[in-house]
Parts: sequence; C-alpha cells; structure tokens
Amino acid sequence: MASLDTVFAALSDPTRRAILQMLLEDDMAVTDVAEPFEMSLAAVSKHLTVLTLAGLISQEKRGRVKWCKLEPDALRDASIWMQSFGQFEAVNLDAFEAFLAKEFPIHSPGED
Amino acid sequence: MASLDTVFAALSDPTRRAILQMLLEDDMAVTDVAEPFEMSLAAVSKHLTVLTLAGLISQEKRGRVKWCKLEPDALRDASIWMQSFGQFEAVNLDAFEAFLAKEFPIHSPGED
DNA sequence: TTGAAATTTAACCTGTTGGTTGAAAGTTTG
DNA sequence: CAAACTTTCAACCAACAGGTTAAATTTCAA
Repeated sequence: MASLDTVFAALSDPTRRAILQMLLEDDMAVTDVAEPFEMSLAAVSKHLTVLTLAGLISQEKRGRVKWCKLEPDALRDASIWMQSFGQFEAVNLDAFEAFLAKEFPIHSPGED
Repeated sequence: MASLDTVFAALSDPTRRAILQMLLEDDMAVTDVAEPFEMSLAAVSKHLTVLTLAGLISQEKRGRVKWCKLEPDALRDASIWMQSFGQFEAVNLDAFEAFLAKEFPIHSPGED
C-alpha cells in the first residue's frame, strides 16, 4: 500500500492531477495521455510512474500499448486523513470527557 | 489563496502532517511544536513556513513567542478536488469549526 | 524482414527540498 | 545594562524532482 507521503506528493503536481482527471473519463494509452501536454513523452511516462507508485493508477500492457487506468481507492486514505481532522479528535475528546466525568465526578470538566 | 500544488505538497511530508495533528489540540509556540521532533528548531521553523505558505496554519507573534494556529479552511480546496472524483466526501468544515469552538472557547494561546 | 509505432531507459541539467550549523535579531527578565 | 529566551536567517550540503534528448526495447504490420 502506497504511503500518504507518496499519495499527497503525487497529487501535488498539476500535470499529474490533470492526468487523473483525464483518466476519469476512460482508460488511455500512454501516448494519448501525453498528447495534450507540452512536454516530452518521456516526461509524461515519468509522471505515470509516480502515479502508479502512489497507487493512484495502474498500468497494463497489451501488445505494444500500455493502458492506464484510474485506481481511485488510493485516494481513500488521503481523504480519510483529511476527514479525521474534522471528526476523529472530536469523538476521542468527547469519549475522554465522558470517561473523566464518570471516573472523577468532582473534577469533571465543565464543573469548575 | 494557496494553490492545490502547495497544499498537497505541504501535506506530503510526515513531519508537517504530525504538526497539523498537534495543532488540532491547541495553538502552540514554535519551540513547543519542535519539541517532539528529532531535528533542529530551524528545520521545524522551515516546516512551519511551508504550512503557512500553504495556508494550512497561521502564525501570530506576541512578544518573543510566535503562536501557530491551525487554519483548516485551506483543506477545503484539496478536499473539493478529491470530491470531484465522486466517491469521497469533503471534509465537513462546519462540523470541525463547531468542534473547535466547543472544545476551545475564547481560548487565548499561552494561558496554560 | 524491414520499418514504424509505443514506451522506457540512460545520461544529463537545473531548481527545489529537507536537513545541518552558527550567527543574528528582537523580547523579556534579573 | 547584560544575560537568557525565541525564532529566523544565511550559508551550505546531499538527495530528489521534473524536465530534456538520444538510444534501446518490444511489438505490430507491410
């Protein structure tokens, strides 16, 4: 499983995000992925490697063509990490306060 | 407004993600942010600059102490971008802000 | 079989990142 | 004032990122 490090790093480049958007529509060959970009095929090939290592796409070679396919599951970890900012801590702190209130009623938060 | 590039790049480093997690609990001075990390204060200071440029935190100097504060709004664009892939929910910022207001009412940094 | 197509590899260049150390700057405190 | 504290700045370094071009590899097609 790719790390959060590699997923976020892969997402930090605009070319790679554009590639992911393109792959939302359909699987594509490397040459077709590269077509709209003003950079060499080799550069796009490198971007595709980065996306693959991050688990955001997969590549399957059929004949001389390598098909690129979106793997949106890899976004889940990153998304969950962001979600945890809003919700995980709230749950934990609420549970902790409830625990304190139950175990130490006199010193429970909000009573002093 | 910080770009998606800078937000994702800022999130791609584990030290910086850990710092954001720490700031969930409370605003902190630079020295205190640096304390758990096995690197120089200058290195942590640089990480805080990266987070600030990404808009993920803000820094306010009071006296000789610079207080670091989480700015979760910056996650919104990144979250929306991910949401465009259709399968993930955006961070619930309203819930997050309500949580912060409840957990840290009119909190003055450095009071403890 | 010859050649063209699809893609990667290799070598290279330049700019950035993440770390270091030591000095500097601004702020409090004795 | 002088010393201590908090933070950044400056210079430096190794490693990496993102791009290039040219050559190599594999596969298809005439």
